[in-house]
Amino acid sequence: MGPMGSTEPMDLDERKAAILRAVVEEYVETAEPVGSQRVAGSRKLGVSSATVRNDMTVLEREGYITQPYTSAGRIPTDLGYRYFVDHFTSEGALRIAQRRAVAEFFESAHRALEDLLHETSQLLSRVTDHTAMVVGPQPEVAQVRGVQLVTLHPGVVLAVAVLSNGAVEKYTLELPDVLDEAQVGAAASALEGLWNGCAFNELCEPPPSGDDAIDRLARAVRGAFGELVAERPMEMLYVGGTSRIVAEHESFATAESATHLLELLEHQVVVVSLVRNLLDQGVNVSIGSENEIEELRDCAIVLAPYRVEGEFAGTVGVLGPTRMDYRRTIGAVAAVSQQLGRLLTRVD
Amino acid sequence: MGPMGSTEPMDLDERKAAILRAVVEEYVETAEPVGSQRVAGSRKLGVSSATVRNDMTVLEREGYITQPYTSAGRIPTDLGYRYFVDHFTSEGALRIAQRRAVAEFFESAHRALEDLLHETSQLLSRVTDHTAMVVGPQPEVAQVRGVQLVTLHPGVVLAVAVLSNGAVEKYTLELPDVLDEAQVGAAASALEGLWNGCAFNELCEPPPSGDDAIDRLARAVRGAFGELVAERPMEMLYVGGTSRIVAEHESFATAESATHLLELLEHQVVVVSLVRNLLDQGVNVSIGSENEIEELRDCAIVLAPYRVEGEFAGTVGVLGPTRMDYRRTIGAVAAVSQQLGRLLTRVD
DNA sequence: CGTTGGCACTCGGTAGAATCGAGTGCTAAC
DNA sequence: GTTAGCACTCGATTCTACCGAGTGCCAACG
Repeated sequence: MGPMGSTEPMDLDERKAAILRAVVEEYVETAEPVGSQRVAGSRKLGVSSATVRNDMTVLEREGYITQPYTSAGRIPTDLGYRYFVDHFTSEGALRIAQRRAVAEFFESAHRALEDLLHETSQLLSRVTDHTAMVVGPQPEVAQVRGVQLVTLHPGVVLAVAVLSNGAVEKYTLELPDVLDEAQVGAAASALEGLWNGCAFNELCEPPPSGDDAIDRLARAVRGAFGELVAERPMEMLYVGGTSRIVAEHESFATAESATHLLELLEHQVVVVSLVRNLLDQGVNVSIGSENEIEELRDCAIVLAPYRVEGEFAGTVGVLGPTRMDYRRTIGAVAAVSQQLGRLLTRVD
Repeated sequence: MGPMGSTEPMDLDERKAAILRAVVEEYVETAEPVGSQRVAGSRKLGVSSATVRNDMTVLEREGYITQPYTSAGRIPTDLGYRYFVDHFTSEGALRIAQRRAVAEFFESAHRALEDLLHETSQLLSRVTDHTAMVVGPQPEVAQVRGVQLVTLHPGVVLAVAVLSNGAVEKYTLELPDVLDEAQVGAAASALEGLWNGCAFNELCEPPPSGDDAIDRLARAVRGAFGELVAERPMEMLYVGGTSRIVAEHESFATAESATHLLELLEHQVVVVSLVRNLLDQGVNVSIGSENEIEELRDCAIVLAPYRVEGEFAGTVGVLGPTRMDYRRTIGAVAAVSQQLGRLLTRVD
């Protein structure tokens, strides 16, 4: 019915862009459909509300904004948010208080990697007022730096592998044989010698040593570590500020959608692969229907990878309603990812 | 106005008890205030609704039930739930499907302790339809069974302690000195010899060895482990099924209360000490206003400790609305705690 | 031709009135 | 002590009227 398609990346003239920007910013702030008067009035574009109305009809026809019902104000569509993100968020804005919170956190941060990432997710959540996600470095790339076997009880041995990235993998083994300290120690040093420097996900088969019990133990250890790699191939995910999801529930359709989101976040595997997919496509912000997952239809995801020693290591990100302050969020995510990378490069 | 107080543990006559029971069970099922007709009708106590009404007035005066507004049906008070729990839940009821789910889970369960506890919380949440909590064994009681030091980079050493309960503690140290492998190894075996068998929370000071760098390292390791104990004195908490909280939100007053609950659950320390306090007082079920924490005013907590080798080890529990099926929940929590203890006794 | 003021129209949101019905308390009869 | 009958209460639901922000359209203007 209208003129031709609305999917090409048509550039808006300056005034329409300004109007779209005003609609987005106003709607993000007030959560109410914004009308032509408010745009014309409180913004410094010197035109009347009638003119704004005319442009708005065009913007609506192009798919950037929509009305929740006939003759109400306009709210941005996902496409509208997309335009906003692509054109008006180049310089990340971050309030001083928040910038300081981030700086302070990384000043004093210190601890085991897991704790650090966990607390980083809480920080990011606090700073953005949204749910935050932190994906840790993938454990597979790490190399073995130490192997230790400890007899917990007779017939029960704990196998521990220390990795080059500071992670520790462990597995409790139940053995058919009861080994003495010397045998366990022999197995441990054999394995350590064999695997030191190897990638944890590609441990080679231990050669026969002559002692059957030791060999069984060694093979059991390799099997256990292999199982760990197989069962937990994914990077660790840390989620902070889940309570924000229900606090933002006003922005979502129903209370059910909040439930579904929480459920989604409990499935680490899904989230991690989602994040990875997005990032692989070079996407940093994914808005509403751009997400393939049904539950995320009203959500936006903002991601930023962090680098350790120049290498891609992991991702920090935020999950919130499409109606979010993108500038602030993008700024915060960028700042945290950068600082986290810096800290890990220093310590790691 | 009425007769004397209602706080003494007055026992109800048989019919009143049956009526109270009916009110609780009906209300838990339908979420609607239950009237005298429904109680008289669908239950097998052969009396008319008028008689039920009379007894209900007494039950209300005694504080077991209340009406949300004048001349509506009755709903249980916290005291009413308490009576129900104390008198009608002796034999834990658990549906076959759920009993089987628990059995299956513990049949095939196997993995690192952390993963096991985490998945146990998810299992318990699935089985009960409520949010589940699992408190792990407290790490302090564990003894050191192995110490390892690994040089990750020059000047950066990872200290690892393997404990008798299968836990592994680690800390990344940045050192002023750059030590070679021999020195690090010497320090490690010195510490291992010194600390083997000691409680992790009471590591003694390493004696001087003659090599200043090694001594600095040893002292740094002790400091780091001490810091770990100090900063993470609590047992680990695993929470599963947080999404249930908002799904149950209908049972709670406002959406805000759900937010507050989620926030509460993010503070491990608070939850762990709450659980510990309750259990110290021998409480297994805490209902509504019995909880001291404001956010839990509409919640009930069902707990069961689990034992490893006969010793108290940790706790599993459930957090849900006061309006929950206590029999089913108590049964499930009991079953899971028992099985978990059994599994850990076997493996650990 | 783009811009503007004017104007009839739309439609969600709110307030008030009417109605419904489950459930109660009370009383009198059994 | 139990029960049937009855007047009454009060949340929930429905309906109506009304308000007002906001639109689309048109005619006038520079």
